[in-house]
Amino acid sequence: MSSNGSQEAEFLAGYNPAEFPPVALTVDLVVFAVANKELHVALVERGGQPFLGRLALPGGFVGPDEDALAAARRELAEEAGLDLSGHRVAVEQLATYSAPDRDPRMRVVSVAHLVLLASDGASLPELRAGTDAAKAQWRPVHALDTGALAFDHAQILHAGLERLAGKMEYTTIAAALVPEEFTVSALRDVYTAVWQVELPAGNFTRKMRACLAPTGGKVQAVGAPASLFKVAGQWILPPLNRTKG
Amino acid sequence: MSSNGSQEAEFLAGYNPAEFPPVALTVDLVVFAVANKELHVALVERGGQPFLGRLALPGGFVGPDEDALAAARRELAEEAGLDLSGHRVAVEQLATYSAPDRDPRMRVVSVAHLVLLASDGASLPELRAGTDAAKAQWRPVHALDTGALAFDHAQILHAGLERLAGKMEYTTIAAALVPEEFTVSALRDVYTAVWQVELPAGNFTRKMRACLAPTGGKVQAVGAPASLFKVAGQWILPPLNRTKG
DNA sequence: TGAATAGTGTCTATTAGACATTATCTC
DNA sequence: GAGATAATGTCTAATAGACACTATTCA
Repeated sequence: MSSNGSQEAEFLAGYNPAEFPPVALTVDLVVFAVANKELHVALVERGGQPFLGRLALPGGFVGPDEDALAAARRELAEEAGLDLSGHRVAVEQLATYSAPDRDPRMRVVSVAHLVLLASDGASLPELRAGTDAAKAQWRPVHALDTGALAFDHAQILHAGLERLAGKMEYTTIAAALVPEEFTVSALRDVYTAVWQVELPAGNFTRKMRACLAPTGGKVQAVGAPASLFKVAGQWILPPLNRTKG
Repeated sequence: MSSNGSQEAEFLAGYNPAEFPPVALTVDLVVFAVANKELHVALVERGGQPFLGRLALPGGFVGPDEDALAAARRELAEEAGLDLSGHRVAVEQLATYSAPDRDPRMRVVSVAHLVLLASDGASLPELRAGTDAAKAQWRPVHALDTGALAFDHAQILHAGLERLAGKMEYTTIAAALVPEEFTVSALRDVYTAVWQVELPAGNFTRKMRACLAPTGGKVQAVGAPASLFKVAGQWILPPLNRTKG
């Protein structure tokens, strides 16, 4: 029923801002890192209503000249206070949350992102105080009371965890949580942290070898020296099995 | 550095609509159905600038009282003219496209959805003329010149196809493209249509049986009578392989 | 009768999973 | 030396993939 005799484009011909009001667009970040075989997520404490004092995912508004991915990277520095130049960072879009009442004050549609930070497995990336007031803090994911999170962030966190755990079955995404050069056991620790399962070391090494390339380097700890590897392929074929050992 | 002494919430304390202008929120639909072992996508012809006369994905604005999924279902009826009550429909969120210049006229952020319509394999669901001017039409996906699509819809279509093809490896999502009760060969035709590969019938049947349940019914065509099945499980374990036969 | 299809059976190469073994290092 | 770890080797049960075979139907 569009009567578009003007040069007004068809796509916007039926656009009535009163009928379809614009929305505030934000990003929410599910930032993961591994330390001590435990998966941690970066959270900020809310300084105002609603959900005063509750923990929330870091996030912020999308600017007029950036897409959601760029906003996620910017907020990673501003909200979580992360030195992007000093860390290996992997960001991918997770899902968009658009329930009309997800923020009680106004309509806010949020594009959630999954952020993976590389760490040495012993310490977590430092979250410096950024430009925003609330400093981010690391919390162990599997010990977290997700019901206490603000807004629909428990749902978003769950989606992020499930995305990570699922993709670890058939891709080398776990390598985004360790340095560029890593030992097989460091990679296995990531699986242990995310899946909450101890994988047999021997079989894990044999299976992973297909998508890893040795760098020639060695690392000394207790026990035999471990070889360093880089990622050589994106896919784990056939996939690992999360449910079995 | 927020000085929030008022009851103004922290989350919106830094919200400056001039700095972070609201965006128009839309949904774009990648609607798939299978007929004659070919995968088809529903497209609409644009009636105005820009991209006048070019094909585009159906879509529309998200209303103030609905989330993106609800908007997708509504637009499915309005824009594609689909009788939702008369078809099995599966809708899932695909990804959000937010490049600032993806629409040359104004900022439009679109939450793309993947829509799967069940069909008998011979005919496509009828796309009646809906409330919108342009009637949707079916186009075979693999013969389509995606470069001719409007906006970033080629990218969205590609993402939809890849999502579908990928999930068909490890889930029974292909069953969303056939009636509730179906033969194994009808399901295999879906795989042929999407993956563009002929799967060996015998092995396919044996493998699929694990996640299907016979309904007791039989169907007669040429050849031996085929049993009817329903989906009994969400997962294909271990996954099918898209690259090999 | 012949062609087409459904469903099952068979065989083999592969490999996941379990477990053992050897080598190398720290304490 | 004791303990821990890395990396490889071994064995078996399971199965993917290839293919044959039988039964059942339509033309």
